[in-house]
Amino acid sequence: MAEAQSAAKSGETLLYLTDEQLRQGAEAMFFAYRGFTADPDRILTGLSYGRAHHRALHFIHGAPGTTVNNLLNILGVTKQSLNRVLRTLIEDGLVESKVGRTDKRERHLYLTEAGEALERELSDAQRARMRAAFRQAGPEAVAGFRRVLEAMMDPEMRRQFARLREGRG
Amino acid sequence: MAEAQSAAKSGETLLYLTDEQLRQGAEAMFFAYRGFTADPDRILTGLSYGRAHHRALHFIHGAPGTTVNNLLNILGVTKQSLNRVLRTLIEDGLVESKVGRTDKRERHLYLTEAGEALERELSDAQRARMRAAFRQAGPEAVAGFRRVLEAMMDPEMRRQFARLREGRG
DNA sequence: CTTGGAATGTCAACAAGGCTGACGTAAACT
DNA sequence: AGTTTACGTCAGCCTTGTTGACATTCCAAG
Repeated sequence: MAEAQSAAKSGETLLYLTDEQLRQGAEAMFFAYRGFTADPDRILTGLSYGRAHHRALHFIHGAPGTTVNNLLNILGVTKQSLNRVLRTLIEDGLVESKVGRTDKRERHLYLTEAGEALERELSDAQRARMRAAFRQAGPEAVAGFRRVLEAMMDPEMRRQFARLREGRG
Repeated sequence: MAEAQSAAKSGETLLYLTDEQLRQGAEAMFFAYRGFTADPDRILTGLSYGRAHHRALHFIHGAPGTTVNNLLNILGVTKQSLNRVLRTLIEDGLVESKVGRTDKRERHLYLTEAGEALERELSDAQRARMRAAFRQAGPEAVAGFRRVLEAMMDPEMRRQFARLREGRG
């Protein structure tokens, strides 16, 4: 049985993908994701924070003034789940929540100085590893990496991703 | 603007990586991993199983007869955590645990017929998405994807990964 | 041969962080 | 005025990670 073949974009790009190749891809994804989160996780343990806090800080940093609802869509969790995390961050003075001017139902979220500091610490740790990996693999590999990751997202998430990318140039 | 330039593999590999590029890489990783696990997760909800069960089934399938300790090293969790998952799988007749012949302390793990069936179902779902992503991105992108992921792993995990790959050809 | 430690695996209890459901409040919309 | 939207919160559940205590088995030193 011819398992996987396609003519891709141009011409006859036949692409045979064995189950074994796909298994290896899946395992690579698993191990790499562990590495990807390992450094910030290490920093967070002992601060009574977890990966969920990192994610919130990351996306608030990237889109200051975003609303709770917006963050919910990006993170793909329930508001109860997000709220627990957000509450502790606000209590600890890392995140500020401002009532919306035009729509007073909305809360706009911003990082405080302390929040920015922690976000930077976490992201720096994560970026150091990514930078090393990108350098080691080379620019063409990085382009391929990005292409595959985008193709692997849910379409909805791909739109979110594109929107975030545009929003920051 | 030439953001990332290099002389590729040989020679002067100059590679400028802005923080913004690295942020995008991190976000791509986050969204893609969600997509990567979405399909098997959907199957598992309602079966009182979770992602941890999938991982156990996956690696037992790939290395039949492996010991609990071995699995521990691959999965990177505590033995207590793994044991809970393993116990339910054994109770439900998906995994068989045989006392070691030479060393009776060890338990060798095998998938039963039912275990193989569920593993196949989960992996098929995951592979379908990966296959689509790989096809869409093209073979060169896939090669780059693999290179970056390997570079992103902890060295210890990279060794594990290589060992698994060899073990299956 | 015995004994003490190391290795392997099991049981119990707890915490983080997902989830659903229900409810309340304030603001906006129609 | 009534409905919908955005947000917060309480209560309770599940999965899956953690540490601590314990049983069994093996092995090596005395």
